[in-house]
Amino acid sequence: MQLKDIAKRLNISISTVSRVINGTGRVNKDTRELILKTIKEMGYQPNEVARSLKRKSANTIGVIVPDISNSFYASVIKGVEKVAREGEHSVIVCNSDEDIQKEEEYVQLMLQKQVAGLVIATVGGDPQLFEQYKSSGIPFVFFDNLPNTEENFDIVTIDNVKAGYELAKHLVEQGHEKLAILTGPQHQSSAAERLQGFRKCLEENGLSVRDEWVGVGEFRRESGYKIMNEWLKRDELPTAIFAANDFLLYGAIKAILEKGLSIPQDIAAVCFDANDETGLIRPQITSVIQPADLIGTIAGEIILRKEKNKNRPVFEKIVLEPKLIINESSQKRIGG
Amino acid sequence: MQLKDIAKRLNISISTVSRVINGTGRVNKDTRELILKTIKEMGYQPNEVARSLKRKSANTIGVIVPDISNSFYASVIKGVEKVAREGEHSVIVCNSDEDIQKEEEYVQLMLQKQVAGLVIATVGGDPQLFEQYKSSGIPFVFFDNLPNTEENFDIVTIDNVKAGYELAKHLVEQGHEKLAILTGPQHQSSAAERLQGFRKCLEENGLSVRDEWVGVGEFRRESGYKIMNEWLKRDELPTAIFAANDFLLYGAIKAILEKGLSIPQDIAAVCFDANDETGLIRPQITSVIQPADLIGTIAGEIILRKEKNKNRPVFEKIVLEPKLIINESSQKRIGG
DNA sequence: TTGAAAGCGCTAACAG
DNA sequence: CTGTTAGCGCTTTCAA
Repeated sequence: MQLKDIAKRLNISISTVSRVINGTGRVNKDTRELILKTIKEMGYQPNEVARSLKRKSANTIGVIVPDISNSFYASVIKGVEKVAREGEHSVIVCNSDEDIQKEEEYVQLMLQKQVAGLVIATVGGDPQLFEQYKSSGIPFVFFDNLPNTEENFDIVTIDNVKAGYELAKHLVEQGHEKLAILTGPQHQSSAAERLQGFRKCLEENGLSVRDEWVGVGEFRRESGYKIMNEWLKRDELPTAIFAANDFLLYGAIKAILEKGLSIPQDIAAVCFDANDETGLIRPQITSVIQPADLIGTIAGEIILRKEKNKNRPVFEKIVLEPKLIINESSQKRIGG
Repeated sequence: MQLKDIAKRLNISISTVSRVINGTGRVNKDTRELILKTIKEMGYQPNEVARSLKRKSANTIGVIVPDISNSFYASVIKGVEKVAREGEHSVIVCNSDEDIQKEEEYVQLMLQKQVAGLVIATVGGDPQLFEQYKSSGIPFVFFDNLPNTEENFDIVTIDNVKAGYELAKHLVEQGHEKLAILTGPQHQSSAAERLQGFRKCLEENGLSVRDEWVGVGEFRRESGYKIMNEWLKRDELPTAIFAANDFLLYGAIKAILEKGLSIPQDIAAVCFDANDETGLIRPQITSVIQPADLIGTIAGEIILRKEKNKNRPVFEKIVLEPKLIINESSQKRIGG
């Protein structure tokens, strides 16, 4: 079923049919209606691939995230999808699985598919990578992890240093002096900046950041579990832990509970992104919550806008305010 | 950057270049290497849209789920993506948001985009809808909810009646006689069949299914919360509740806890799909766990296979075994 | 207001 | 082994 068929049926040219479908140019009112009717009757659906080829854009927004199972990323995707839908675009989603190799491949794939733009939480750190992304000529909007490069890109993020600072400050205010941190790969800005905020806070409060309590792993449960277990083997334990994302903390908590210790009585805990969709996570986690849906929405909007404006070389860095949700996992210890 | 450019640079025809890129036909070894080298140098990327137009397929698998935030669906998507990647396909993901209207729109969109096939957890119930899907001519693989139609489709599912039966049986074996059920829209097969299994079990065990304890809502937390609150207002309470999915149960548990009751001491609880990614959900839920990743994998494979075999009219109904995970939420009451 | 025709970037006969 | 050519289904000049 294509233009040709309905044109033939009506004994008119395909360009006229095309015109009424696209609402471009003037078409006689009667023929327009006849065409519309026939289209409906025959159930014609335009071939988007052909359109895209002609248009040189696939009306599609690409999204690449490290882990679609993480509800933070799922919410971002939903946000992108919402604006995409409104703008008559669709969304291709890819999971990089925290693997820079896969990320690169998927970026290539998306480019080949002529996406209008890419929303990406990169896991890469090599500036060359971003130059390559840049040279593609289509808009890349970064969130979560920012590109390590001098090139200009659009960015939608929170202030991770500040948020890390605030989160650590909360622990300090609860009277904690022995703090440990679990964070992710240091070439990922979110991991590095959250650590930086943590450091800054401790230093300003006359506390020392103890190297043996700076645990650098991956943003996964297994990683948090492993690092925490190392710490638990030692004589001296921190009184509070700070995790750069939820999965790291969940792993750490597992280790803590297995050891027979409890939260927050023995060890208090806070983290980023612990957005409890179930409402049943115990202990309830004190956490910095990013406005995930909004991040996706804004990122999507930037891409649609740039597409309309022929990719004008204007770059925005949008900094959103996260929320600090205080919960039982960091409650002050009664007594000492 | 296109075929033309590299052909021009080398003073050869574009078809030769095309041949080496696709590895089709015989090409002189030296020219092949020269071409490969030049492609790399110039950083040529084939235009997938043009290829797709020619090929009449976009090498893409479409996936439509009701809610990408639900970890069950997220895992299915991951499964599809894995096989898609291996088969050099990509995945377009859409959220129907449990809205049949959106689902239809997205199906149309996917068809227009010439996807190779569609993996879908439909939320629709009208047979006409499925005839329409059928007439598209591309393979639809259903999971989770099955199409309400006589038409043949590929299906990857668990036996929901049986699983519902087993889950209810577990409660009965724990000594429960006053059972309530929370389920989803009855035009969705998963909701209806799980209820059916529940009924069958109670009847076989000489227990009555009390209409006032059959709560039909949507597969959302709010729905479970609302229905449970109604029940909690009455004098007589069930001693156990059975929910057709995790979100329904999470909502119900919220209501129960707010009322000052506890699980499983006052009310035991079981459900489908409570796959705890965090490991911190309390109480830990007794649940039927579907092999989500495998569902996605198999569904993706079916589509790739059909694409290869020119959509041979062979339809498979694949029934997978779920796991019943027994946890504290359904523990036997000590005493009475 | 309409139609003819060029062309989007690529693949695949077909001919040489 | 290589080049020419005809489309894939659509949009969009340009003429009529």
